[in-house]
Amino acid sequence: MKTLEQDLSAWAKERFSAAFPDANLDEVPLDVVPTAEERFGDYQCNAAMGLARALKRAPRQIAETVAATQDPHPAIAGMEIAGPGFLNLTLSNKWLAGRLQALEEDSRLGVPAEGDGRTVVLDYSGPNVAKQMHVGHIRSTLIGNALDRLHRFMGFRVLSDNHIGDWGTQFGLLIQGYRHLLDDAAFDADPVEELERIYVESQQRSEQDPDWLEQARRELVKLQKGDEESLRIWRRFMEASRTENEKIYQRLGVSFDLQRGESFYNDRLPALVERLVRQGIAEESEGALVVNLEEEGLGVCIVRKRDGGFNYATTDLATIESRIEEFQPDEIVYVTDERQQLHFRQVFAVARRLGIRVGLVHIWFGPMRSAEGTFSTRKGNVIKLHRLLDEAERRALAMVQEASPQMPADQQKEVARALGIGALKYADLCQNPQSGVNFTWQKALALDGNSAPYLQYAYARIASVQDKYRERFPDGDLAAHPIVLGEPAERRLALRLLRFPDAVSRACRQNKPSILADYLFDLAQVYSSFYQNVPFLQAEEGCRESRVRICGVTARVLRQGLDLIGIETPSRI
RNA sequence: ACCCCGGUAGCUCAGUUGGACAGAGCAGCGGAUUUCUACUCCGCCGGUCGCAGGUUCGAAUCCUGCCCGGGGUGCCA
Repeated sequence: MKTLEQDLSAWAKERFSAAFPDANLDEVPLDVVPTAEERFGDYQCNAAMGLARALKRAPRQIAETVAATQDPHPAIAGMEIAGPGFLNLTLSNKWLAGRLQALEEDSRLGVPAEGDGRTVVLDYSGPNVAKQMHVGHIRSTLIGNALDRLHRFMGFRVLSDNHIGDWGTQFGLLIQGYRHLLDDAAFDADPVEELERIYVESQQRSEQDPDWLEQARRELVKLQKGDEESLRIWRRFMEASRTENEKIYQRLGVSFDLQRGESFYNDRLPALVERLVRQGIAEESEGALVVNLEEEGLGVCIVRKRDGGFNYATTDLATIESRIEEFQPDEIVYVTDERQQLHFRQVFAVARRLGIRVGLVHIWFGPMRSAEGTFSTRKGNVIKLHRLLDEAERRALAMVQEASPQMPADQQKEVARALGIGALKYADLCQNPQSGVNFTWQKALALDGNSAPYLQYAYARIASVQDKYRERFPDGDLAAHPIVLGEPAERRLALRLLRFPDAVSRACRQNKPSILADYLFDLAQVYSSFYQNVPFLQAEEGCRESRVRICGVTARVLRQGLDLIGIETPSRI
């Protein structure tokens, strides 16, 4: 099923081609888009202005040629040329109502399955072992998970992979610290908290005490050589972290198909580097093995360090190869912060030289900052993720208790969980991923205005309307009455609902959950206005059923849309 | 020094890839409820789109230069 924009755009393109058969129209955008303002109609096509030069004709004249067409699209009730050559389209109420009913009948709410079974590996979240998840991890996790949900819904075969940082130089310091600084009781009580403490202390000590540093190096070498005792300790770290992270993921409603750490690819590294050398891709420089990417303006990419160790570029290349062998993806998508842009550009460039043809995409997002600047463990201003979630739920609970004092306590808690976590997620996802986030508690946990609870509230009101309808009109038969669009607010709402497929499709194509969030907020606003100003349960039979049906479609769109960005919709608030 | 982002209302941000007089939320001010959940709705106030040029029918959007902020730039990830 085509989206409404696609449908109208295809029509426009066909009309322009028919009117100007000799012109090359491939270069010019002929899209039909929603109008900037209601008074210009419902949809508009701006192609005439763009074509004026190529066709050497006045834009208004070009627009007229199309407007005068004898076979208008069945949706179009009126066409008008405005300004320099805008072609403004007004759609027929009857057609809109029919289309809305088609959306209502469709389990996918009109969203095309553009993924068409293609496979995408989605790499996101990726916390480090032995460190607690903090605000710095939230963006990759939330944006990644939203893209995960969007792609699945769009018909892609998605393999989400949590590429955990479970290998690297920090383990020397950690094991050294574990052997000498561990407080057993503290470790039993909260293993990751204790590991984090050990790590910080061990690192501080290594900066002042060369012997300590040297011992840590030896611990790292032992681990890398596969020493059983070292591996045993390492596995304890892994398990503790995994248990701790799992709690967070569960609270966030995030799950992965795979959770493979960097260590999973260790065995592949020597052979990969050997191949890079043999194929003349990598060369020796200052004792290390590097791939020179100066030509592409990407500097050099180190694939083996002077000490013989491998680094993350190597691991990422091996990971790509492994994923290709196992899953034959069409695309591999990484969701990380902006600081890794150069890294991924280098890795992708080296992959190309290795003959890897799979689509490689780095979706990066801006940094999370606090009022004092960046969050960092050194400054001691990091906000632990579990604390952030607790706080979100706590604030939401206060709100629910005030608004619904009659609600049973356990339900209040459950609703508060959905609202609090939803608010937190939405605060992040409603923003363009690429802009940075200045973290404030107030913004992260906002419960009014452009926030998840506003959308959830709109949903809950509809659920209530539907209950009341069944209660008051037990014999009412919604299907027996067609959707009719009369009131302006009603028509406006219908137009918004019909944009849902375009919003989902665009959000997925552009890897921007914010596009969908933005759409949903707009929809909720239009609905709230409708709700406030148009009576429905008090309306006459027929009109009443039509409006309750429109409410029903709105509820489904809100629910589906919010689900696609990982936000729950309780039916009572 | 070079590279990548960003700079839009008092604050936080959109702006469908070049379209109509620049849009939301919050904050501020003023209204609306014997009614389907007021966590709502309606209205008002508020902008030299960092600055200066350029491209064209048309620029917040593209190009050049400059200013400010963030990030990155060979052995951390």
